[in-house]
Amino acid sequence: MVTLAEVAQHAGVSASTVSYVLSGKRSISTTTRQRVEESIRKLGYHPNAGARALASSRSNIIALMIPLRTDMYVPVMMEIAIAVAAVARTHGYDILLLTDEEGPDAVRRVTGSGLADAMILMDVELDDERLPLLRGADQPSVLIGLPADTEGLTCVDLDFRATGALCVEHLARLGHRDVAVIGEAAAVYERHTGFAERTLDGLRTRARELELRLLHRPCEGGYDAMAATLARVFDERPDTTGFVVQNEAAVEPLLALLRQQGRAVPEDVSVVAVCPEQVAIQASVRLTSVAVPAQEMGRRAVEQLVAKLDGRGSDEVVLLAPELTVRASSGPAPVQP
Amino acid sequence: MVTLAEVAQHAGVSASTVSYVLSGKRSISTTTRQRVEESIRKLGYHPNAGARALASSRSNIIALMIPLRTDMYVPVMMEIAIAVAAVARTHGYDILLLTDEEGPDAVRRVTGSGLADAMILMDVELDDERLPLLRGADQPSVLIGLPADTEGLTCVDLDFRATGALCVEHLARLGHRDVAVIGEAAAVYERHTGFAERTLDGLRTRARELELRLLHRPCEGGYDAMAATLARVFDERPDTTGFVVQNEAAVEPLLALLRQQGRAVPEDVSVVAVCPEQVAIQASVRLTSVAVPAQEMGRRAVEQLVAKLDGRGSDEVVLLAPELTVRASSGPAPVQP
DNA sequence: AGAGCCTGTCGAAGCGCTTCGACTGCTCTC
DNA sequence: GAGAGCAGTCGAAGCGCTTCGACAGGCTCT
Repeated sequence: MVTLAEVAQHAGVSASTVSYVLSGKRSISTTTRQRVEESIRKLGYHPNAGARALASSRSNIIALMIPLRTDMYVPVMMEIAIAVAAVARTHGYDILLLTDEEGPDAVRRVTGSGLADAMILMDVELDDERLPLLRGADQPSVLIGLPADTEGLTCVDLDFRATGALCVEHLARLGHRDVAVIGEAAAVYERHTGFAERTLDGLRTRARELELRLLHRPCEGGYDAMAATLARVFDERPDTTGFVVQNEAAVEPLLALLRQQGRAVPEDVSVVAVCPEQVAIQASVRLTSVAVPAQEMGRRAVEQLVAKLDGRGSDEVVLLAPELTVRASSGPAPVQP
Repeated sequence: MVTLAEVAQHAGVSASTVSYVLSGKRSISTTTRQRVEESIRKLGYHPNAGARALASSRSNIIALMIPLRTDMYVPVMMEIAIAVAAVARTHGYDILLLTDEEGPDAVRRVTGSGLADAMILMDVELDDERLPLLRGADQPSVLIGLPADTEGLTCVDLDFRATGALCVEHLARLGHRDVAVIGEAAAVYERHTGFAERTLDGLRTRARELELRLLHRPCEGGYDAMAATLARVFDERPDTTGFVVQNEAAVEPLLALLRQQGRAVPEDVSVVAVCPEQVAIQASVRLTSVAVPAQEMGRRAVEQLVAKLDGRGSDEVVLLAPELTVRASSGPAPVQP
């Protein structure tokens, strides 16, 4: 291992000078800087992370806490995580991957040990038990997701309420009067994960305003569950012509079942999905959808955090505006007989 | 921040004693140990990670390098990553998440800076440019995936050659003579990602031995691509009754298209998939499949690495034996007219 | 022309921990 | 009953870096 001292000796300067070249915290003459940089390159010097962290009480690491559960909206999580890692690097930070297995203890451990300078939490529940710790911590943090009480917290999320409203508006404009919402699995609502409830709220509020009838059904993924759910929907509301789906695992089954039942999309029935772009595009019918902007969410989360670490920025809730892309799965409602 | 010294003072012992209580590297009397542990708890002490790393030249961090590309086999990657993180914690390690965006530089940076004690690399290509660095490094590493030359490396992977063979054997036993292989996107083969080629090799070798006709077609995911591929397959080999699919994004399109063409699964055509369990179970027909044991791979990778870090263990290639689960998508070949 | 100010550099003091050697009382052993 | 051996504890020396204060030399003022 090459050390600072060796670089200094090689360049004929003192250790502190090398340090200042590296950090830029004091002005250094061009000739000295070049000589030092040359030595660094020649010797293949990399500053020791531990020593740096100890001396500066900055680890340049951001902890990212992702849900252990691998059953749900996995691609979104993955996309966020990768975006976070990539963007963090451009700001000079590395990412420490934490699962929520340890629960709140992980927060204590990481803040307590100075392992990371800050945290990003994903999959935040409305009344998450980690929140009090974050509020009390001296380290900045950002949530991806929106808890019930955002006081003293910084959050980044898609505006799911607006997302719901947007879906309803689209279907209403096309003339649909009876709309069914195929939601996430019941477990997701029970955990009080904010996004599912907020979408529903947006859907309901706007439906009321536009005088649409709305029927909400949670749904596990897969064919069997979807078949059962669909049967109940048409049983209860035979005139349903519009669907809003917020459940990646239900999208394809829904399309297949509709087809199988002789209901053409979009001639007889319109489908609007809330899902990542890729799912919407790769489906058997190109789906009209509101995209979940995973990368954007990851990016914004990191940027908020870096701003805080730099002493800029403040607690703030960033809600990304949803965008609805019209594709092949939605069209004018059929004229009712 | 509470420090070791404060704990020592609170417990009425020297700092080194506290350190030894923590590390267990020297024997400590029960009464002293208890007093120290009590103080630690009361003060809420967490050892400073940086200081620890500096003094011991051990960070207790394992770097995990995952592919940036989010277009491919994402759930598998995610599952591995999460398993790695969880298992690493049980051994006292945290995970540093690296994307392959930095390429080989990331390896240099991490080894050079002592940020991590070891690395796990995913998505290894047959002739990966990071390999020479790993061979030369003084840090242990484990690959998930199998490069062409495994000399001096530790690798963990599913035995994809055996996987291919297993699929062919299953179809042969059922009496199928003409089998089509729907592979990953052409780009995957071009990158020379080992697993795709090895599966193909296993398929071909065993097919030759069992005198099956095999037709391999790479396929992008999605419906349009699958439709084109399928048309070409039946055009070229009208008697095809067996399919092996190694491409998550092609599974559902294939099933839908077969159905649409009036070919019943498994009565007319059998389908065997190589994919994660969940995909096989959630598909519109429950798929006979060889599971990609993502969690197991992650677990084994960490265990190999920890063994090396502890001075146990050696370079070794761990190939997990594939298991084929018969479900509803495969059955006896129809009698040829 | 001297006070006052930058600019560029250095030395030294830690940051909080691990670990080595040394020391103190013991208990064994022959 | 003297020597060996061991369990239990301590002090001090770093680990490699950042950062503070100091200072030399050159500049701009009045």
